[in-house]
Amino acid sequence: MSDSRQTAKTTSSGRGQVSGSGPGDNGLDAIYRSISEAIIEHRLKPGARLREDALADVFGVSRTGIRKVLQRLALEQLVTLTPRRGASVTRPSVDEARDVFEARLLVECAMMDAAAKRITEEDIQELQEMAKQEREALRNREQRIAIKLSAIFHARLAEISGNRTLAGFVGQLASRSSLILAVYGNAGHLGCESHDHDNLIDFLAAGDGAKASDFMERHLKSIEASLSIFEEPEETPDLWDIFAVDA
Amino acid sequence: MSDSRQTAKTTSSGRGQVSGSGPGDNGLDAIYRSISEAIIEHRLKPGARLREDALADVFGVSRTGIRKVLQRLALEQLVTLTPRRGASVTRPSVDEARDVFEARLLVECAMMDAAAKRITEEDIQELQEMAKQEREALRNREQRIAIKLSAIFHARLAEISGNRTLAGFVGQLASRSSLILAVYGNAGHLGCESHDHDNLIDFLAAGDGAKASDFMERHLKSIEASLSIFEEPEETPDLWDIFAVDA
DNA sequence: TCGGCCACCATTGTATACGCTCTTTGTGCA
DNA sequence: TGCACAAAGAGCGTATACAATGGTGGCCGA
Repeated sequence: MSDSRQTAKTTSSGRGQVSGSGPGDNGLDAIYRSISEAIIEHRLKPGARLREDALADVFGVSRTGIRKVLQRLALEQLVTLTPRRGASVTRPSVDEARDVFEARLLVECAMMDAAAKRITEEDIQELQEMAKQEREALRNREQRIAIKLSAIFHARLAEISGNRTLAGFVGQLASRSSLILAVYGNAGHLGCESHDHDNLIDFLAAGDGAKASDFMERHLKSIEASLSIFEEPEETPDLWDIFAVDA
Repeated sequence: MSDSRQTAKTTSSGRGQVSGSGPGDNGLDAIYRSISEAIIEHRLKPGARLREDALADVFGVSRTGIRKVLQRLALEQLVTLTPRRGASVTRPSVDEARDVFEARLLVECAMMDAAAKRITEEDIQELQEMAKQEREALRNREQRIAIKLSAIFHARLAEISGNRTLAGFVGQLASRSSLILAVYGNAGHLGCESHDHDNLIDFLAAGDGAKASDFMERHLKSIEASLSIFEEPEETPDLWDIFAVDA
């Protein structure tokens, strides 16, 4: 209605550009990454509603494409699709949070052995570069960037092990972990300590999968332990949130 | 496939074919399950093309709904969506097959411990009933049904462990395994031996997670070993299939 | 004043129409 | 006879239009 023309061509705010009629779902993929990144970086917080019209307007496409992206995000559990209510950023439940970290503990630790065997010099350098960026982001108080980089780091680590199926699964778990951090994390205490990732790289570079696995276990457990996972009263949650938020 | 055309569009604008007012994706979910089941049962074989128009006609909905279902199936790796070529049942690659079984080995074995602790009397009876049905299907030479039941069995087993995230993952892996069986399996040698599942239930009923895990490991490895995993020439597969088809 | 009811509106669900790309087939030339 | 190019056809990608449903706000009655 209000979209006179597709003004998303040269928007200054958004960086993911959709060049009008992109062949295939190329343009849609950019939108997907854009929204996904926004969720992982906590620019879109759990519970935030995602109206199709608004997104269509922002990205300069019709609702059809937005629906496609939203469904993909819903299948990855990043957004929740309520039948006649629309889409919103998923607010992970306590059980969900526990399940995700349990799954990460199981899968990521077990993958360290293969990763230690298959890791190459290039991989090591790439991971070190990522860890460095993450440290810098932390130093600059850019927690959003740091969280995103941490998720990418874990996903990349999983890729090195050589199993694409498991790597994709870990990637999803890492993304969901970011949501869990947004809900149950304490401000000022980020999930991953940057030194942890550096240590992890060292163990892998030394080819010691067992130590890497042990360290990964402690790493993930420390993240989970830093969370405040408890059921909130849920009676009048919105009111409490409203008065407690604004941080 | 022989009994196609069950309800061929009673009316062009008919709205009663999806059991009345299907709000949300209720009707779509039925379509999803229908196609998914057909793939898992090998009624739709790997490589089979899934034209949107045809499916829309068969299920009495428009292409919009079919596209939604197809995308979900694509994200679960059951169908492959080629940009301008449409959808087809995924033909798992050799690497994919190895990855899937490696993932199953890792996850399913590790879940046995929790399953042994949490399993209830009702679960045991349900699993036994499923194993029984599977045996009967095998006895009746209904391999399609047996394969489907086997996949459901493994997925149900994963659910018992209490981790929904992992259970969902195992469910996907089991479905993909059915595809792998269709491509690399030897005729006459089904994936899961029915007695294996019975033994598994016994171990779990006895609360012995370690033995169950060991047995699951052997079980999965024997399935994988029974496959003929090697690259096929892939020159003119369709023609060969057509002439090799029963009728 | 509070609770229930009704109407309007906002938003999603579904269908249809149109354009584009890829495939296939037929024909001409080397 | 084999290959290359072109035209026709089929099928998918996207946008738009219509319909249905749930929420919101106001109104009326107790």
